[in-house]
Amino acid sequence: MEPVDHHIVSLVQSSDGIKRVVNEMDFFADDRSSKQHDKADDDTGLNLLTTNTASEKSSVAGDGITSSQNLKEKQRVNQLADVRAELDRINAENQRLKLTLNQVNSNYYALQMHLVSLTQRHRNRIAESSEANTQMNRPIEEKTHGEGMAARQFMDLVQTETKAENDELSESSSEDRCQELSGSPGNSIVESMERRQKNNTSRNQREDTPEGLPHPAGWLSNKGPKFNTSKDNEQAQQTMAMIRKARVSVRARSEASMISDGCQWRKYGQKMAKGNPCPRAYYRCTMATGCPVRKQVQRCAEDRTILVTTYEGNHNHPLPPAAMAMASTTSAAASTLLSGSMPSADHGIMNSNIVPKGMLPGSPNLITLSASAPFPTVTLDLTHPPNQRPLHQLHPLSPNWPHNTSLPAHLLGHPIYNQSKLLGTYLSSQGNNELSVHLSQNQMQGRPMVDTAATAAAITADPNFTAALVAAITSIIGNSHRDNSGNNNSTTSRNTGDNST
DNA sequence: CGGATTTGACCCGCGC
DNA sequence: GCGCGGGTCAAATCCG
Repeated sequence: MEPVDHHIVSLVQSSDGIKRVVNEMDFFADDRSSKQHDKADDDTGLNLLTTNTASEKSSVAGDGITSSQNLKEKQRVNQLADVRAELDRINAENQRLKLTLNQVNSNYYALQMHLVSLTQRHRNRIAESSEANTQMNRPIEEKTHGEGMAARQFMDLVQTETKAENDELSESSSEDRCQELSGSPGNSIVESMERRQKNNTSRNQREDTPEGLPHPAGWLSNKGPKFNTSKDNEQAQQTMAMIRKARVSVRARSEASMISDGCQWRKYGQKMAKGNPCPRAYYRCTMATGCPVRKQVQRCAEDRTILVTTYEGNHNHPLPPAAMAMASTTSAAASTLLSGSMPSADHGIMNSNIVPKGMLPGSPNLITLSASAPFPTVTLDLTHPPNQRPLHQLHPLSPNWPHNTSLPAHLLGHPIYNQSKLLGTYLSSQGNNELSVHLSQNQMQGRPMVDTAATAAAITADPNFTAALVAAITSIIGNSHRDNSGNNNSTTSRNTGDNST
């Protein structure tokens, strides 16, 4: 009954004088209006009644043009208030749905990454068992190639490590396993080796004593091949350095000084890098004491809106859900470089650019091979919106698609696993250390990247990403293998590395 | 006051 | 051997 009473009062007031009615209409003009707005919002019955009795008002209070106009304006204001209230409600609901969606996406991709990691480990185990058989027949020929032997040793180390973790029998890796299972899928190989390496090299490197040198043979003695010569040790040290230095670089557009990836970072340095007026910042993960993960953040010299974040190392602690997707993506890429992907001939030692930048038709920057990168690096470029990406030009069905028949169709359907395998294939065949792949980015078009974790996970699950990766890698393999005795085994990762000379 | 950031110094690898 | 550049350390400083 209160709305009705209020409405009657309003009518009486409207007939009393203009001023009173104007005050009621002036909802948003000043501070006073807010209270009245609240009153109108709180009392929705009033609005409904007002609307319903509009004709009544015009007939009952139709003793003047002014009051009639006032009533109409009041009616419009009420409707406006209704619309605004509805808009607010919808916006709030929209935000809530967005949050829910992000959360679901994050959880979904984290689970997907974990599944991919487990699948890859399963494959590694299978490959390792077959590798063990072939390895029995191989040592003599490998001794004829020093560099190849080092790479072979590296592969053996990786696989041995993988086996140890998979079998869950190694005492020394129990901690690694635990940590991996608790939060860092896909990291096991790099993580465990890196921590062992770090124990030997973190501070001793500066002391420059024989004891300070890493001792790969020491912890390898029980698992991997023996390093009997100083040359072997040196090669093993180089290999270990590469393991430690494997990197994943993410290029993303962001106005912020650092993209949010779910982890906590502490800045420990900043340097002016040559060739870039923007300083490079060095961060270290502080989510756990002793976490070896570091990252470098630097703006692109050509485009200051692009933020280049380079991750190095693997977390030794459980990750929050927000960080899981990003960490899984980057570590999957990093482990791709190292698990079954190391080239045998030059195993990452940079030589000439086999495939120069921009070699792919219609995709000038799809593939970047850098001879300057001192460490194995995978660069994920998240800066290209879908309408600018060269992806469609390399779609498997397009005329530019290289080696159509060499790639099974199912390879395009699996997001990470195949990316990893194909990356491994490519790197094995090329011996190049840096591969830059421009990814599709449906989700992030037209806005700065803030939630990189979710985005990275999303794009890696994007079939277009897979297609781009497959296209790029297959193209490279196809081009290089024309000069490489036609041994094009592009869908198997480890054997390709063995085949190179 | 404790943690984070800044910044100059130092170390190390690499090329000449 | 020397210089250069990248990476890291650690004291000083800032900030909540």
